[in-house]
Amino acid sequence: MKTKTTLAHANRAAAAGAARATMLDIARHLGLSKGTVSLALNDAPGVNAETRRRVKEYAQAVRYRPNQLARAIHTGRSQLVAVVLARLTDSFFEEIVQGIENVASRREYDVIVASVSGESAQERARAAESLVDRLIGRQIDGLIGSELTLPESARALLADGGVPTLYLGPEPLPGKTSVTVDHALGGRLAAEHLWDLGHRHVLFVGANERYSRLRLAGARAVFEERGGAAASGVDWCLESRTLSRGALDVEGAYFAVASRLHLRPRGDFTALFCSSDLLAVGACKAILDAGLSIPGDLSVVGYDDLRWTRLLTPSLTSVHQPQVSQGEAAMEILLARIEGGGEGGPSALPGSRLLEPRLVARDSSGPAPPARRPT
Amino acid sequence: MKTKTTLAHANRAAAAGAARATMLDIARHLGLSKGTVSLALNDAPGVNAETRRRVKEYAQAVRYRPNQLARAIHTGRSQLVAVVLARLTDSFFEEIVQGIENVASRREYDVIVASVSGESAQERARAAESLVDRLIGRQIDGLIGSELTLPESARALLADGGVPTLYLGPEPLPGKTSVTVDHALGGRLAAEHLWDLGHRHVLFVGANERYSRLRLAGARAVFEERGGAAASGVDWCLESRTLSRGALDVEGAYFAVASRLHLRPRGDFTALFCSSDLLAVGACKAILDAGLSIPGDLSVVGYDDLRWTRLLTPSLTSVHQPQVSQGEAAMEILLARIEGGGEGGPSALPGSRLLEPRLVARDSSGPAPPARRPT
DNA sequence: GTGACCGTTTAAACCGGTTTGAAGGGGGGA
DNA sequence: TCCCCCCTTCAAACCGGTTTAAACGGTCAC
Repeated sequence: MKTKTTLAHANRAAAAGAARATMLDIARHLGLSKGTVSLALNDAPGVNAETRRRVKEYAQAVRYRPNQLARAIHTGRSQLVAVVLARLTDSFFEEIVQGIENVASRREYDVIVASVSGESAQERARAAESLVDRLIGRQIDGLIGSELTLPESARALLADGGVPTLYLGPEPLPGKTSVTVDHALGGRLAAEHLWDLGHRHVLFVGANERYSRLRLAGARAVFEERGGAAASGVDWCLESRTLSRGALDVEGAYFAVASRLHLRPRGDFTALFCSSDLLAVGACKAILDAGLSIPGDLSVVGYDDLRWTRLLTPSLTSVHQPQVSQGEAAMEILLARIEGGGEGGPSALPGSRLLEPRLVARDSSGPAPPARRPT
Repeated sequence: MKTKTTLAHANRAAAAGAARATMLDIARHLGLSKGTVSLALNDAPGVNAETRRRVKEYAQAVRYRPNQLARAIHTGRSQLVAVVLARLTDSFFEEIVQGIENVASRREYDVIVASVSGESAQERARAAESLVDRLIGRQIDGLIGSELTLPESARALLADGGVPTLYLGPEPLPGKTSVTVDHALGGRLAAEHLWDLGHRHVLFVGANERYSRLRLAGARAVFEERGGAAASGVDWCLESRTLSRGALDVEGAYFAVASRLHLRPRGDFTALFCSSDLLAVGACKAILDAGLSIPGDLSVVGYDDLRWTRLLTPSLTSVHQPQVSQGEAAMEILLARIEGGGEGGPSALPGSRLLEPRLVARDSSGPAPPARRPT
């Protein structure tokens, strides 16, 4: 223990050539007191202009940098926020992080990223708890997390640790400030696009989870409004058990759609609305392998608008989620909560934001083929 | 100023229900001194077992969490490392970060991510400097950055700040510990793969920058070794001015390859080796648009093996870079440097690591077509 | 009975800042 | 000349930990 820290000190000093200058060093060199130096450097009133100049000049000369840790311990604010997600490599989480970082750096905050992994749910829960413990110990000023990643226990820790927290999830949480993408609207946009192209029967490809249910509901609503109560033209296709996570989505969709295409009669849908671009990729492969053409025989609309799906052949029509904006909005709200009082109760809290997705039409969707007899 | 911090304190206290318990609180409640509590909680010797038990029990009861800031200010170690990259959303940087995070969390370190952006190089340099200043002020224990992102000025700041730093770049830095992927080997692997398929003339698609030059050199070496000095079968195609960054890579490659294909005679290459998957995507589009088939007429090999390129049609043969491993290795080395003495000079430093890429053969590469006359 | 020694606990210094109440010095007004 | 006030600076307390020298109470040996 003792030797360890001693060594560490020695290392740093050795590496730096000399120990980093502190306020006391400056004060001694100029024949001032620590307090005066602090006042001078922080542009606090009540310091002689000439003194201030000398202090700043010397500070500059010795490359003085205030120790944020020491400052933070006093003010109680670390200017650190944490972002906790399931896996960092989840395609669009990186964009959210980028958005958060954009805003944070502008305001001189730094961003800690952490992920929670583990085989079982229980394992992940314990990992999340110990992570949150560590972050609270670091005195983070706030946290942005995905609703699904942080189990109830970890959220409780955050709450009683008094850490302002913002959760990203499928839907706004009642009574809490949140930043959400309007997934029902996303479903509507996809459905309207397909309806306008003449499609009257659409196969929905998605797992039975919250995001997909919202998108499906939005799509169904459009068809009901326009087609009357008679025919709701959107079918449910995949069940959650069919799908697992990540790259497997592609395979899950492939097999689900392939088997559906081989049904006789296969149904009269002329388009597919997939709840993610990965699912759409699998679906497209299945369609092409079945000897059908896109969008000649079947149109496909994806969801997420991942950066690379425009590069597929055919390029994928998709519902774009403004992920960078989501990150930026989340950080802005979090900062408002951290800095902006808020002691006046919920009324003082900044409003939630519901972001609008938009449809990006590309080559995978086209006019519905002329009516054909079910095969 | 005054009212601000006062408010902040009030907020936090209000949000938390009560202020967070400190060592002093525990000490007072148990009729002990602060020092004893510290000793007890840290399992330091010289504390009565019963006392220790009582302290720990009460600490548990009030959810005591040591303030890492206060601890760090004394030990001089923050258990924080920073990762500084150009843009977070750069496809494989996320994997590097994931690797870093994997190792860090295991060792109870946290990771700050930051990016440097700006229009002009000068702007980016200033951004990088102020970022590094802030990070040094935070007493980060180490930093991992990309060579290209941090300008010389920022690196100098880090060096004289005594922050152990590891740079990721195209080649090992002489005299410094580094973690690098062997890009020349990557080029070799691609070239060997194509050679073995019967290709004798390959068009290299890449900008004139360090990574590409290494890959090209590796590829050329293979053809020279196998074909003799007579014919070096790898052509250089794109100049750096042709290409800009990011998604534009795709277009740049598209136009460069398209114009090359329209040349008469167009040359007798039967395969393309692209210095990135994005370039490969553009190249493929150009080839298909020219009415040629892949790999029937031309084979294409990419580089990076981005997660989604296997989903393209045809799925892309590519050189895989072990990015997660690179991140893990970088963090391990950095930790060794931070914790493991090292005062004994360079001999004590952990060794550099050169990671091996591997070729992933997919559908975009196939046997060379029978010899044809130049058109 | 006294001194040495042990295990345990305390008080205080320290880390590097911020903040504040008080003190010192100079100038102006009465 | 004296007093008051303002401007400037200082010394000290504080934040929440770690670390150490010293104190304390008790046991044991001589």
